[in-house]
Amino acid sequence: MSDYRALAALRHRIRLFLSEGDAAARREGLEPQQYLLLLAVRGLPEGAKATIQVLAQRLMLKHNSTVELIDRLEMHGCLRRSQSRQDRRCILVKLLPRGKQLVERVARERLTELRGGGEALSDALDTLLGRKPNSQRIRVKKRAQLGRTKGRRRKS
Amino acid sequence: MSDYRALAALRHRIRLFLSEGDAAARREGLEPQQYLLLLAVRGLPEGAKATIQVLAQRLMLKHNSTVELIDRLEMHGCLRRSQSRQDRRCILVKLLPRGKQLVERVARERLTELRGGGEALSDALDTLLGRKPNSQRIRVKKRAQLGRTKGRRRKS
DNA sequence: TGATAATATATCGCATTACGATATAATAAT
DNA sequence: ATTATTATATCGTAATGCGATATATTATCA
Repeated sequence: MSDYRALAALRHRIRLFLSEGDAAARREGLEPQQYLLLLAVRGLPEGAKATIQVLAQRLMLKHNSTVELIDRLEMHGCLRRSQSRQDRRCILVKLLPRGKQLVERVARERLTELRGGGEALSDALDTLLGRKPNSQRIRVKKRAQLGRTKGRRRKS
Repeated sequence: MSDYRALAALRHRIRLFLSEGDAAARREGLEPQQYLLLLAVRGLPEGAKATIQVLAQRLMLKHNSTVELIDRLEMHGCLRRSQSRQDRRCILVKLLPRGKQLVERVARERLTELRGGGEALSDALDTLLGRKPNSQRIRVKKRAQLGRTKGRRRKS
């Protein structure tokens, strides 16, 4: 089958996955990118400082785009800037209660949705990469159907 | 570990993956979204008509955003509109040589890059989903963990 | 030390992107 | 024929993202 078709299908999956996240953010009144920036702050790796340039790198943005994103979030009362004392060039971004609440609300919503879209996306990727056509949840080969060792498909 | 951190790490991977694609498109003189629309046309599923609304659905966009995207691509000589004869409401989008060449060039570039970023992304997804951390292929054992979904980075 | 380079953030202008609201034309349904 | 639905288009507005440029702070080195 056409590589173009496979690439297009993968992009479709990715968009599907991302637009679910966008929708979740908007439902809580956050613009998609603003949610991502808040999430980047909230979920920063252990020990990392939330400077603008660290955030720019996490979001794969130019620093000035990040500055502007933070401008908007600050205006909306989601976070505040403060100057680092170790290096007075650096700005440290800190979530305000409002921002923290919003990002946590969206993230929680997102985590529950994740299973369906995430699995489909991962499979699409693996297919395109020529890995296991469907990276099965477990290696089933042997004792295939013994109850459900791990079949958590859906909560309900 | 914090779910927020895992979600943020996944987003970082996705952005990394996507921004490689954006960069490839720009290298050929295409805006990222314009590349995606061309790709959607080029890689449409068998038998599907390239109408605006089909494309909107593939790109997960509102129809009017798609109209505008196509406006720009038409201005740049990448494609042309034509009216369907079966249903004169529908617009059929057709790639012009220029558009076809551009999308194929980017896609080709992209396919070769895909392996590294794609695998890391797929693994990050699987990790977050609690699937196999690394969906093993034929040979297992080797690298148990190849995405550094955690672990230290950056020198502060 | 002073001059220069590198780093971190900010600002400006501009194009792209995306949306909601609304309009128009063609087809479908009643 | 009237009405509803579908497919595009247009308008106004906001968010996003970039390059170019500016400024302040820290680092380097001559």
